[in-house]
Amino acid sequence: MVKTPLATSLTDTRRDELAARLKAHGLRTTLPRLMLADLLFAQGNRHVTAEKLHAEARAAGLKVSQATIYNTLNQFSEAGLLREVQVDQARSYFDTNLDEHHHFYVEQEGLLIDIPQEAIALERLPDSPQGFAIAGVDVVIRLSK
Amino acid sequence: MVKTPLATSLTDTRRDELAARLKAHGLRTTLPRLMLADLLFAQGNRHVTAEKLHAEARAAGLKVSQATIYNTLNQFSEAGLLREVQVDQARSYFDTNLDEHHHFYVEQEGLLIDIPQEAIALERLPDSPQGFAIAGVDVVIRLSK
DNA sequence: TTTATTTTTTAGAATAATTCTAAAATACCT
DNA sequence: AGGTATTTTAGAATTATTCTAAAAAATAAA
Repeated sequence: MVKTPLATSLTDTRRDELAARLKAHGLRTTLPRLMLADLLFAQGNRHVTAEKLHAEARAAGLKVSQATIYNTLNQFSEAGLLREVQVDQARSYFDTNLDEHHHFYVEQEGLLIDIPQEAIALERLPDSPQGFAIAGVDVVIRLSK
Repeated sequence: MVKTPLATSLTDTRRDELAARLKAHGLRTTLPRLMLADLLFAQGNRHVTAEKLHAEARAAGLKVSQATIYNTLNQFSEAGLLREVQVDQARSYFDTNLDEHHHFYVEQEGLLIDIPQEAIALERLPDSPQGFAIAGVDVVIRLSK
């Protein structure tokens, strides 16, 4: 009987690349992480919810549990491979674009679109309250039809 | 036996003011709505979560159910008496400040602070994608200690 | 005013996203 | 290969919020 591991859908170089990337961020190489990393990072910058990633994984033939999807998204975020975007209090979005940038958000469609940092000129910011430092500046431009 | 309705804690003028405000926004005058409106609008601009408002209401002696807190916050928002602010995907915040403005947010403390619109110079905005109109521009400056 | 009609409020169940638990599987180190 | 630490998993638990359908209150009609 021939063993056909799922990871076969990744070329050796691709697998090595991703494994190195995981290792560089302090994460062990596991099959679920490799496959999810491939889904997340293969297609340029993207935005996913846990639900969407889970559906993609299953569609790709990876039998991964919901808990693993959440664990992985959170670990990748903590490790700096992903960034969580706060645009909707009902759903978490994860962004593969790690550059400082902003977003268009179409609530009705759950659609997020990157805006490069330099496309918005934030000429003047207010002073932070005493004792606090700026951790980030997020601009969300909400769109409707 | 003397009847001591809770609404007694509101002066007649105050009650009339709030009732007029509710009516002007198409909302019936009910005791829960009057009392919650008083809590929300008595103290200048503020930011509340459902949980915080519920605690305040109970502390003020108003026995109001959780469902009514949620109903009221949502109705007030739809009616344009409140505005929902999206800073945390785990919790909904409601803002009594209806002017266009921005926010500081201290995640660790669940603290929201208004930034007047003119304190941030948004000199240049990107074009919206074809077929979409800008519904709002929200700037959130995330703070940490 | 009484009565009828509509809207609100309520307690508790239902829902939905996410996290937790503890056991089985896997990865890594020697 | 063998032993230990980390991951994955199914399913239960948690949390914020919404729903349900019945009782209460508000307005309208008589």
